[in-house]
Amino acid sequence: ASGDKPAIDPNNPAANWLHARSTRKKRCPYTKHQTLELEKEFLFNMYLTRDRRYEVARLLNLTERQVKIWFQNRRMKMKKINKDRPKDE
Amino acid sequence: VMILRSRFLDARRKRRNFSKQATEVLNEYFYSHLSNPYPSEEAKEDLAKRGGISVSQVSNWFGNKRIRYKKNMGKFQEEANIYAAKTAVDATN
DNA sequence: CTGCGTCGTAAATCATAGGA
DNA sequence: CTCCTATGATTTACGACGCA
Repeated sequence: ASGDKPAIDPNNPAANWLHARSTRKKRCPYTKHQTLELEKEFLFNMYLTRDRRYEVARLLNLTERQVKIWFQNRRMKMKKINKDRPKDE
Repeated sequence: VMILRSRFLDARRKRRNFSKQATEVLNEYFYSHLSNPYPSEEAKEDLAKRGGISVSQVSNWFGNKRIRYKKNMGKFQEEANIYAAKTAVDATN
């Protein structure tokens, strides 16, 4: 019975862990200028309209997808900060 | 004010290494769940409490541990054996 | 079905702690 | 003190899933 379990390879327990697909774009740190402008835009509004996303992407030489994801990550960062430091001020 | 705040947040990078107790608790979980080292939110809260650190720190630790272990399993072999022996003893008791 | 939202994560990188 | 590596935290980029 029970040949149903995956039978973890003891030499490679990490084989079944989550892993990024090989097609994923390598992380590319943004320049200070890009980050500063993105932060300014975030200060203006935490959610992008389609037009603003296009504008920001064009000005910073990023793709609209990168800008969209940057805002998603930035919102998660803000949430984390508020969670770790509920009372600040 | 915003500048002061951002400087304060950057200060989070002036961290302390975790206590022996915290490291012990985290490694115990990691090596006893090697086939799936992804603690649930509840498990993270328990580990955080027992290690005297935050849930975010537990998440950071597992993220770093999984990648670094996978990247160089040989380097962690000795550590793995130590904790495997520990949990074996615990199971006996 | 599209498309953007959150959540949890991989992987790379940053910045400092700590030891030889 | 000066390297150098270990370690905790942060930054990009997605996959999975939710909602309208």
